[in-house]
Amino acid sequence: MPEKLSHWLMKSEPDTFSIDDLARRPKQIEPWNGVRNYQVRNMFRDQMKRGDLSFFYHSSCPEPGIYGVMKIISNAYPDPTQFDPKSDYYDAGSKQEEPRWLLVDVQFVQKLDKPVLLNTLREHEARLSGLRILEKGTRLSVTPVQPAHWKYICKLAGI
DNA sequence: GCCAACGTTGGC
DNA sequence: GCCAACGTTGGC
Repeated sequence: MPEKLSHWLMKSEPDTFSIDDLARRPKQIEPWNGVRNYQVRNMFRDQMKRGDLSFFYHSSCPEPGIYGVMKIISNAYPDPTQFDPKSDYYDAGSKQEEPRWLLVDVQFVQKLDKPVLLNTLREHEARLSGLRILEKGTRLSVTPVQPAHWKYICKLAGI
């Protein structure tokens, strides 16, 4: 029996990496590197699986919100940037034999014709109660999305 | 193991 | 640029 898919929301600052950047990548694939948070690392490791779907959320920008959909196309594996002294994400404390940080590969699925902005999500709080992004102080760059919330947001997005 | 100080995130 | 909220660090 096929394992059930999970749904996610992954944030990125569009100045750093946007949904359009993902769409322009070769094969529209990108390693989601640079995550340096243990909770997210554990979600990558324990919960996220190849085949899962994720919203692409733009944060720290004039109109924060969901701008697209992508697919998780790998299970978690060590993030090579942690071993690269030239990388912003270099972690001198991480050992090759015992990598501290993981990543997954993602692939572009679609860009939304009209983004579902954070404002809009808030307007639908009643139907989206429990959505992590709406909870005060949630700074995790990756959060799970319940199937019912996923469906509802897709409806808001017109997909 | 506690907790103060510091750094980061991210909306506004 | 402000600042609330949270995570991490490090002295004890």
